[in-house]
Amino acid sequence: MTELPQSNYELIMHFGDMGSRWGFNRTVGQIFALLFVSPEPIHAEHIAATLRISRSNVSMSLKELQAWKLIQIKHRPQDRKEYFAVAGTVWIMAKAVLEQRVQRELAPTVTLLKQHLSTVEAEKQHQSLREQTEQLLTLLQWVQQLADQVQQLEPSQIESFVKLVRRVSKMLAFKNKVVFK
Amino acid sequence: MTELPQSNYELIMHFGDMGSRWGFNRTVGQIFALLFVSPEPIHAEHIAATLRISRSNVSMSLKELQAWKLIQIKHRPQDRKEYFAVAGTVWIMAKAVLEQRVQRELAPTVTLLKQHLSTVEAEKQHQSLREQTEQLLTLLQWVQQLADQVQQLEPSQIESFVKLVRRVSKMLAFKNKVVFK
DNA sequence: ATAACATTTCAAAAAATTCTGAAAATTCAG
DNA sequence: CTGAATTTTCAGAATTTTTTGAAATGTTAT
Repeated sequence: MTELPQSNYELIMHFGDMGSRWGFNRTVGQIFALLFVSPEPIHAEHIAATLRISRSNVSMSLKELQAWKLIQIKHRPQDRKEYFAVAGTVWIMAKAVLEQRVQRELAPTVTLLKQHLSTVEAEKQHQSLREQTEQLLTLLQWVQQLADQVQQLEPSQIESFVKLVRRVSKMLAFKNKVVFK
Repeated sequence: MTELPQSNYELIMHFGDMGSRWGFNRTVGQIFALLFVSPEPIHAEHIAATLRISRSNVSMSLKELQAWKLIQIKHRPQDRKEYFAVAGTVWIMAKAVLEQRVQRELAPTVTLLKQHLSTVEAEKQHQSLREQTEQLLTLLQWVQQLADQVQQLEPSQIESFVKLVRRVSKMLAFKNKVVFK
């Protein structure tokens, strides 16, 4: 129940270490990685034993992963336990992460900046602060919109999307050269 | 030296609260926000007094903001102190954040996954794990590339870029409908 | 070189976050 | 309904991260 190939172990520890940079904690990262490398859905006891963490920690971390929509619960006939597996393909999970992060990292600030700009009369601030604040808000909203667009894509379309953006970007770079050089 | 308009105060506290979600800590977020709303460059003592934090904390946090390339040091004639201001326009700072976050959040995992895939012989893993791992690596590298493209853009081009991506995305959504419905 | 001013370092304190164990709640077969 | 199996909750313990104060280091005018 506890034997893990060395290569998987490294991956799991890495996801644990990166966890906090990705917006969750060590255990959540490790559990996600464990589910990622597991060929079959596994249950909470199994996770606790493999990662040597408490059953209660597993319970809370699984809740967190569910909030991120990164895992799904599976049931087996004749078995009361809940088994867990990653939520789907890499692309499905990536979309979930994107959605959550926009929600957690951008949305609150967008709300605040909107409110800020509508509350504070323009005359009370120096010109450039107001302009910079408006630019920041605009930029954050653009990112939100881009994220929304990306969410719409089907798995089969991501590659085309990446390539098209690459072309768009090249085009703009070229325009730039022609105009300014 | 310590009086702050209420609206700026709210903004600063918000940036403090969001700090940890953005990859730095409360103080770093607050200092950045303070510099953002300050019409003039300010010095470390001023920051400490305004935010009521220790001088040493200010020193370390300013170092951190410099590592993020989010601030710049200004000098005044006849004055030994260092004055600080945000690094430039919103777009310049956004590019700095994007660069840092790709570096901190994606690069280490890309390295690990590459190494993982080249080390572990294909036969030793179940087929689908290898495929999923490859997909994850590919996706992370796409994000890196997109970030690189975006970094190249001049301020004047961002809006065109956003609009073009919007069109690209709409186009793909339409293709999808035609093919599958 | 010195002294006054300024910044940085770092060990330890404070604060925040994560983890645990015990108890409570839930689920479901009989 | 009972009780065994399983999951969840949550107060306090453990750990990690952040902040501080004191000392060290660095800088510049005289």
